[in-house]
Amino acid sequence: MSDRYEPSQFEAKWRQRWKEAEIFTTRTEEGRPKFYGMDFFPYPSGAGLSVGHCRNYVPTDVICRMKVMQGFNVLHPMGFDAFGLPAENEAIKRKSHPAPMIERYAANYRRQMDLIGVSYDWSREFKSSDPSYYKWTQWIFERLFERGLAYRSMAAVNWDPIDKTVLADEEIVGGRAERSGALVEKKWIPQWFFKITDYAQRLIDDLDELNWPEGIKAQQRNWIGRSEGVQFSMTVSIPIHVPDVPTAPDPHIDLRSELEKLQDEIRASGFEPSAKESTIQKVGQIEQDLQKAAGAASGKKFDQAVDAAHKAMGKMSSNLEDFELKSRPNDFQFEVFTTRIDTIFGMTFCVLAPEHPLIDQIAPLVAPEHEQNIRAYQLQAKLLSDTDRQAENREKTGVFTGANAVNPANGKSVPIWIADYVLATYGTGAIMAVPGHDERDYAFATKFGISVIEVITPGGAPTGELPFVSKDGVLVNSGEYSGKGVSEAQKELGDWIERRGIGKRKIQYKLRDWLISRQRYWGCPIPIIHAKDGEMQMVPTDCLPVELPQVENYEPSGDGTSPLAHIPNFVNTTDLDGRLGLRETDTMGGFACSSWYFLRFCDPHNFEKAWEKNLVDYWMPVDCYVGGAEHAVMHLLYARFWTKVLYDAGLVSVKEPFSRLENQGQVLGMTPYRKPTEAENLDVTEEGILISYEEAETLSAEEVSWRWARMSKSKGNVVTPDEAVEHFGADALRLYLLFVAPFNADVNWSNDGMSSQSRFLSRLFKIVSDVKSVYEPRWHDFIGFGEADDKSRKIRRWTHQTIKKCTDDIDRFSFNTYVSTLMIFSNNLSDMTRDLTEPSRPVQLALSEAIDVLIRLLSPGAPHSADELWESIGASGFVFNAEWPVASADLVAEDEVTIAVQVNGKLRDTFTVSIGAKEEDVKALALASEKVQPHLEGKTIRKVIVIPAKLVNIVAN
RNA sequence: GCCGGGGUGGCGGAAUGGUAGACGCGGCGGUCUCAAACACCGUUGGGCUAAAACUCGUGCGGGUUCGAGUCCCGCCCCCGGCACCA
Repeated sequence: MSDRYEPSQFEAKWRQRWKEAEIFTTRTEEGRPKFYGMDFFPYPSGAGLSVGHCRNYVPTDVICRMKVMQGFNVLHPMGFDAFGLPAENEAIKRKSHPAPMIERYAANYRRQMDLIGVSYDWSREFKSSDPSYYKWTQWIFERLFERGLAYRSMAAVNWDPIDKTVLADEEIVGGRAERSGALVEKKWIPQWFFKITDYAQRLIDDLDELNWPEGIKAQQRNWIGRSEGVQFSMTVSIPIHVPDVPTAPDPHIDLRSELEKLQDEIRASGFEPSAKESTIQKVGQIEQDLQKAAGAASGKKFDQAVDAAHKAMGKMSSNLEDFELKSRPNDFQFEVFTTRIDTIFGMTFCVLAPEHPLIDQIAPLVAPEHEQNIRAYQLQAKLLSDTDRQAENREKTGVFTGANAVNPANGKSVPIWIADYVLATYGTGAIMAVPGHDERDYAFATKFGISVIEVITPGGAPTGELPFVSKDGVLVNSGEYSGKGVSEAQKELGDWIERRGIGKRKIQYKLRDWLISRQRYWGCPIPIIHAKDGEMQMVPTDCLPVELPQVENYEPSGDGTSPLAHIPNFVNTTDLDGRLGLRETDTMGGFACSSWYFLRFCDPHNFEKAWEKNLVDYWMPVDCYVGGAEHAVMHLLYARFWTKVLYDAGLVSVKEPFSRLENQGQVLGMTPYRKPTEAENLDVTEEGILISYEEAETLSAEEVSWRWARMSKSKGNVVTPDEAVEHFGADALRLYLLFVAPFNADVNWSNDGMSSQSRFLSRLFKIVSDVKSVYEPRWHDFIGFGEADDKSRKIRRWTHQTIKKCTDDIDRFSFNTYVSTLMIFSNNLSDMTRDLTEPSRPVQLALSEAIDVLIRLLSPGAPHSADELWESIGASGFVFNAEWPVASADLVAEDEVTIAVQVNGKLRDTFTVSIGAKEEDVKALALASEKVQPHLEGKTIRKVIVIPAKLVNIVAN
């Protein structure tokens, strides 16, 4: 064996031996605990793996390898997420069929995974596109269908015009399709949904018990978006149209306010037909009053005012007549949802989403100019894309409907507006607007001159200063609720609304049902037959899978139907009763396939059923699930949902699939950009124009700006494991990936880092080679029995401290400190072994133990080197099958400790004492310290704090 | 704006409330070499120093504590996610 790390000499050899000995095959032995460690199901892309992928796979491999050595039954599987858009698009681009293409890509992935020595049990591999797998995806679909959790319905859905299919809400980011980048259009077509909303509450509640990154849990909570509030109904009133009336110059008679008073009275009458008579009388009375006033006053201007008022009155009266003939406004109601029922007295208007169904009912009844405004606004809203509508800081728009609604809390009438800042898809699509205490309503009210009422103040007295920002405090201007605190008022108003039967408390979620159907070929067919009478029938289990037909052309049609719809042999079938029927032609989105693969790994070759329950019960949940953070609200939410459904159906015994989740950081590659020339100024990102490494070479340093960007084929900045292994070796790559940064931190990749790992490994080879001549293979039989000496004690302490630290570090995913602990150990050992001549027997034994342990601890991180070293010291088999060392608490403990001496918390001296030193002695030594004395001069010692085996702090002033 | 995670040398980063900067990269000095590369050895937070001593130092301002990178309060900045969700 060489005394240097020369990967080309042995790494391939060991990989071959591992394969031949099938050491990675999952073992289940009685009486052992289990450990299920898994990486996210990758989609095999033509680009192959980058070192970024390896940053996911290597750490999982390290923890799984350690668990095996610790005596766990370990399940560490790998498979491929082969169905779905990316594969199909790639196949279309390459003018090939996705099935053989995916085969090739997956084989290449596997080759690369093997190249870096990951210990997957390949005997359990499958692809989600294997009929033997998707048969059971269909079977699970049917279990959802049976339970009413898979349904087909018309909906305005996200249509991706590039990929020519609909997509789930989770796949849309900022109005664009996450994958294709296309601006999403709304399309009104029948689609399949999974009723994930039924599980919204449980999906929130059960997050608490999961050992997941806080950020992911928060993203899921936020996506599900639970809010508690009150939903209540509002009654519509369509008031008499009042034209503008000039204000009279006589302060005693304000025409405008008289008219408004009249309106209020009309409203208060509740529009009862019987009130019409008295209302008309009142109008007459006001007319008389006005005439009197006119008589008393003089001047032409006032006469004009009265004339105008008369005209207004006339119009009012005639409108009143119309009104009774045209409508029965009591029939019109709409529901609003609010989380702030305590602000109900601050409601000064209501807003309906432009798509709200009530609008079509009231539009014909309001004054003609309002109806026109409504129609124009609705049209505008329809034409506006989602992105434009949701553009940042967009100015509020809206129109008054001409109709009013009655605030149930105080009977006051408020105008109903329509505005697109209210979303039709959330809550009831209508709100009570409280501009006093809601920013959006405030912006709207200010723009359209709607009044603002302050109903909450921090102190109890209105501040009068707009805008009112208080969210918490005491109610004012709120009738009998004035003076109450916010939470008290919320409770009482909620009770009051429920008592009156106007509405009830409600929990509202942002989450919407999971849109699962896709109008694409390369996916799992939905196993449903549409019978002639419209009935939807499940394909019986023994007829599953409904296989994808082999076809030449599978391009998406783009007309909203699946390519399968154009294949008569597929579409035409018979239903359960033997009558002609039509197959469902949509396929399931890829996320359905990846929502249960972790169950299949427990029993991957079962042809009778999806899984044997006791096998799933044994392995589940996944103890450690590792992958990127980008799946926070997609795969990770869907998989949790399916698991819960299967739990409810009694098919699995866990409510949650992944008890621990870890997200690896991204690996960023150096990416060259250049400044655009003047002609190119349009359509350039702020980084500049992406260029190739070759082009960068031809340009001067000033012309190129290098940036760190996620490795991707399109950016040309990918570093592959193949090149890294070729130049530095698989173990150097593995250790570098572990060491370079904390596991979840992003990394700026540089190949230089691997050479330092190569040096480290060479140092280990050197140490082992130096110690080999004195290595005692039976150290275990002798160590601890004879006399120890200082040197041997020191070595054994290092050894056992290293065992403890490495074990803890791997368990808590602190792989960078795991590697650095091995480095410290090896630095210490090489200092010790540099001039190794005739060691004492205790030192010989201690060094033998140290070398043995070092190799075992190294093995998860650098398995090839570990086996090579293992063999060189005459051990047999593989380190993988050896036991993980256990630290002895006695040996870990120091026999001497350094005591820090502080004066008023500042370090002044250190000294060493034996571990058992008495507190008084330590204290005396500290006080006697020469370095401490000057700092105590002229001061009185107030207190001396002694922390055993740590420090002494002298408090003096 | 809201939610989550962060802010420590030239850089990546260590540090159960107890000696800040482990380990590594880079730098500097040296050994080897005709020389360079490799490798190895030593050194390396700033200030002041010949050196020691001293002093400053974990984004900023307060606080708790004998003692704070770590805990509490108020800010600033960076990264990620969501975003007119009533």
